[in-house]
Amino acid sequence: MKRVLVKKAPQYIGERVRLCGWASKIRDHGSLIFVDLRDWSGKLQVVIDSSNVKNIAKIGLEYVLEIEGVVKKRDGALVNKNVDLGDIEVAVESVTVLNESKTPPFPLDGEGDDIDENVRLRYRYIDIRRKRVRDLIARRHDLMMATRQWFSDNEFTEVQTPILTVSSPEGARDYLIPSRIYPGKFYALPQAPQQYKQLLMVGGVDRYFQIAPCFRDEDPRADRHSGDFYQVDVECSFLTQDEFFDTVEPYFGYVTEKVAGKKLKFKKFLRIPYSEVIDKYGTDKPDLRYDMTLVDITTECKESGVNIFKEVGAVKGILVDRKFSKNEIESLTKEMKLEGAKGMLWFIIEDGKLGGSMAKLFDEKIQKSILKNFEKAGYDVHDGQYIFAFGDEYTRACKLTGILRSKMGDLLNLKDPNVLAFAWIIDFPMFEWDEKRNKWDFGHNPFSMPKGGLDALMNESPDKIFAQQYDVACNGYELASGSVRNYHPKSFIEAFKICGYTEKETREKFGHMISAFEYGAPPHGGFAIGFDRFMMILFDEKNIKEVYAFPKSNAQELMTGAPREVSKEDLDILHIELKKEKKK
RNA sequence: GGAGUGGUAGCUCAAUUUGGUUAGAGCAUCUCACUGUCACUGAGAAGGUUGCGGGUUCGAGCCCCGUCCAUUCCGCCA
Repeated sequence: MKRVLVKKAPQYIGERVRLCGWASKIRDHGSLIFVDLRDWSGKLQVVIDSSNVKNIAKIGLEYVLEIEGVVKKRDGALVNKNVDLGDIEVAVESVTVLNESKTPPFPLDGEGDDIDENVRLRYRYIDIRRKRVRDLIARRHDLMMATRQWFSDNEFTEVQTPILTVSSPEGARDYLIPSRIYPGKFYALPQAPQQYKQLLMVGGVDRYFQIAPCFRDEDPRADRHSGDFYQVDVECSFLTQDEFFDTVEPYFGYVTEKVAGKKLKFKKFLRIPYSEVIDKYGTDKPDLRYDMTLVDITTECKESGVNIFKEVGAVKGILVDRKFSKNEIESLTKEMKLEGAKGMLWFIIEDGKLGGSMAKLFDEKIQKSILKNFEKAGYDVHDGQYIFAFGDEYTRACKLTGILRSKMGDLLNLKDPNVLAFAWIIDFPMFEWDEKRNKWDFGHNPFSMPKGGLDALMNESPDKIFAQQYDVACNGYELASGSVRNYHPKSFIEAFKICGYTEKETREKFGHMISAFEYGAPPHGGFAIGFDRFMMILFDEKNIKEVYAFPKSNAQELMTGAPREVSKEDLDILHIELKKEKKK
């Protein structure tokens, strides 16, 4: 008899079927046993009636079962409206235990959030049976399919680039792979296919994409997987920055609706310059699902004559439409001090004036001016609201207020999980002054074309030069990052010169890039989308590990135990001798 | 590398103002009963080196010091 998935059982009402899966719940009534049989497609109750089934073997939790029986509609009170397939069941005729199972180390019926993550990961093969994990694996497949479909439909060609490649001098720490054939030499795993995709452009591949594995030996974050992760890597020739935006923007809406069934806040992405996004949101990856923009009250604070504001570069505040107790304000202040704030200025609006501990130090005219600033920024100002503000060096004041803005977004439930708010962040500074090393450094991406090209590099002061570089910000995350590339040998070398590299040094590091550019490189640019991060946003997961089938915990894979020691014989083949480390 | 938080039964947690007798509970497990449950129910049982090491004390899960591990953040992430 052909095996059917439980999801398909409704098509076989009145017929005999064979179902295979795991016993996810057992309700034993002695001579009548109910088993919720789970397979990849879902769960279905099967009923083992001892008067119909002979030789019932012991059935334990997570035992692997093969059952044959008749699919039946349930009547009246027997219907369970709370579960999928609760209106049918299978009257079992025979049941075979294909395999037994030890008692699982944790329950599989919840979301798993309350279980120690490391226990889940050590037994990931069991955890995958959890509905949430199964669903994410299936949705990840959907996102991959939809991504390939969209890019393919839009004339992009997927090209696979090498995994064993060379160490790149800039950027993250590399994973190195020793060469057996060439003693003392090492491959590196790619941090991104950046250089290869640019060389593909030189090779005439007009539009490239790849769902590419990337490897970086850096410490993890909640939205940054340690070790390996995936990018949708994209590059196009002969497009300006704006043309590139118009070309790829529809992809995001397509998969957001098709794969997650969610909505876009902006049909056309906002385009916000870096300086503006810092000023208004205090971060270069703002959550634009809600407004609550930062308001400048520097002048007012300075005019108040309060000592602590005399030396600050800026005071930035937000207005929050909610009541706060003294305790809440105190604990918020504590939290913000942990983020590096010196303190938190707060006011309550009462009778059109400001109240709060410091309010008496601000005279009426200044208070009015502060409220006016908030009104001008688009706030609907009224009594009972609170203002929170931070004074510090300008960027720092913005960033601190931005952190509070994000906390308030959570507190006031302003982050609608069914909406995605995309924006291009543009006009990043090309260079940043490195205080420690007392020299200019690349602000972000050394391969970006500066606005104004070679001319700007030769004649402008480095701090005045903007890069043709952009991010996609979405719901508080940096979802993608890219640039129009610096494809002229001369301007490429000149950009590195500003950061203190001689032409000789630059040619040593990027010889293959520069010589490729000397053979007719087309103008090109692109970006890379954080595939796993996109999964997080689409399915409202707070930790990136959830969206991998086999995630790493702090660069360790807890099931297999990778990374592990290897035998001396293996090391000998690779011409490697280990240094003796003191610790561990 | 730095800071915050945490580590008690297989899992999730508790352990009382300031340290006090045998470290408790729910779920899971095991045994028995049960023909309509779907968080089945009822009766019973088993389950612990309180991360590890040291110290203070008559007495430590609790206080102190060290250490390990995890996690979040900073650094880092072209």
